[in-house]
Amino acid sequence: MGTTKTANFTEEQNELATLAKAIGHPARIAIIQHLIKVNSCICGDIVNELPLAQPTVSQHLKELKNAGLIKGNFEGNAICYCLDENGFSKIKDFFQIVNSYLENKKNQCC
Amino acid sequence: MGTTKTANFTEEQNELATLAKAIGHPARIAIIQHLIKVNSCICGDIVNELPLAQPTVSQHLKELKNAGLIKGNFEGNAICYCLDENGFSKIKDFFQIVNSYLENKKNQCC
DNA sequence: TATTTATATTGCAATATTACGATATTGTTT
DNA sequence: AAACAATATCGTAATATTGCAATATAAATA
Repeated sequence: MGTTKTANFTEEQNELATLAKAIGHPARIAIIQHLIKVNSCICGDIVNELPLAQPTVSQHLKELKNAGLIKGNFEGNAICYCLDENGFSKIKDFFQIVNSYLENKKNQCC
Repeated sequence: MGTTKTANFTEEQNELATLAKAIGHPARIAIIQHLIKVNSCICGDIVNELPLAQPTVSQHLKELKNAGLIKGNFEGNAICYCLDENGFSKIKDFFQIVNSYLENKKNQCC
């Protein structure tokens, strides 16, 4: 079908999946890495940095914004985008649980 | 197009994106959570646990396995699946960089 | 060896994602 | 106000993903 059966999963599962999915594209990884690297944020900058056309970059920025992974506000006639701790803090907890499980797990069957 | 332009991104960016994408589905989040919860792993168990048909679960397991997030080997006539630290350790570093950036960032423009 | 049990694969329909050209919008500058 | 610059939206083509019924495979057991 192509349609994820979100209704049959918990809200937490859907939320985590949405966040991970939003991160799951090389262009969006590159955007996140670039925002960290330059420690500031003007969109035109990002368009020049990525090997994609401006509308495509704009679309990726929108997806990151919808997921709560970046936020942006007008700064003159450019837009200032930067990382949004909201989204990242939600997924952070999930990975902490996974990692502490993997560190402590001794009785592995595999 | 629907085709990600992987050739134009770094190997690291593509690898991180692949991992995040594999995690980015509620069924696959549920599988990971379940493996942690029961601290062991038989696939039939997972099929019963998820609101999806057996072939669909099998497909999701395959995707997690391809990404290096779970591993499985035969255990009698069932298969023993469990978390694979390989995949998780790769994405762990990425989130650590993001989180330490977000914690230290003071001069925010947003 | 026939049957059962557990899991994988195939094939396909429905929907989602990616990418970009063309165009619209919004704010700035002259 | 007109022109410009930066970004968003629309429309659309190509491809990917999701889900499942049907079927195949592989190991265990009767």
